Amino acid sequence: MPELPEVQTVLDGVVQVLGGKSITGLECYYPGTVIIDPLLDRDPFPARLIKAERRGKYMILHLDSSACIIIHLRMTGKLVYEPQPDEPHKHERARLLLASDDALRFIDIRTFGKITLLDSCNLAKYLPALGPEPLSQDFNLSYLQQAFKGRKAPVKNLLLDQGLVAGLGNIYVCELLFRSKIRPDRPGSSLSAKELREIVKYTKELLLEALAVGGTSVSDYRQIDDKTGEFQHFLRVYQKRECPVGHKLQNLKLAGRSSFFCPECQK
DNA sequence: CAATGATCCTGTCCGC
DNA sequence: TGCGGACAGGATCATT
Repeated sequence: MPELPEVQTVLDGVVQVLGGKSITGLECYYPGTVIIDPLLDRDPFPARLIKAERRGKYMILHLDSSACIIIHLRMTGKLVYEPQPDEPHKHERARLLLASDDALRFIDIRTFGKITLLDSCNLAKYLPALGPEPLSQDFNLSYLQQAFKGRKAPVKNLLLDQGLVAGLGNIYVCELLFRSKIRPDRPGSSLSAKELREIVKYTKELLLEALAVGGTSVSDYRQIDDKTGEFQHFLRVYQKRECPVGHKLQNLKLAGRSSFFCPECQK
């Protein structure tokens, strides 16, 4: 599942592919995948990319026609660059047409992914309120103390809440809680300052390590050239049976997601 | 407001 | 071999 490191890796690939190249159109092959803001009253193509940014798991492409494209991969979305492709692939839900008949295919088995086309001035309408970026200075001890204050929900659920911190998903939350030695079902308000500091430290450490190897490929995630990331080889608890020391792992259902943890190492 | 649960969707895996 | 059911989960919406 694409989380912050995967989305950032894909976005870096998009910038490489689109660099200087004209975008000539956006085609949709599955109803609902492409959303066009009704307030966008003109054809924004052809256009060039002038800026690409990531907010949480959202990619935002700013075009020189003052329109922008928001892409969310959700569970199984992939962006794959293809020089001069012909027929849409079986699970290809949309396609960004490029100059020279090249394309970026949006392939998404489970169809949850979305591509939104809108005028830049309406961006706020399509981006939900997101918490701070976990790799920024704003994600720190005092922020977490304030954010977890009085919260009875499990720390796992809180870290998955994009309004609280933007970009974490199930895999990295499982992993960062293991590194922090904290059980996923601990109520948010029960964590000590020391434990919150560990969460801040290991969240950043984990994300930087995953970014350095192009993210984690557990199912459908691929980089823009369809290559896998490599961080799946460094996971310590997600979808594992034993922790690195050999303790048997437990799997709790929290926020509807499987939560792998080590009852020995995590307290 | 906080917390929880259902919903969307399809490929894969398991048991019978 | 094939079928039914469980499972995977990000974001959104509804309910308590």
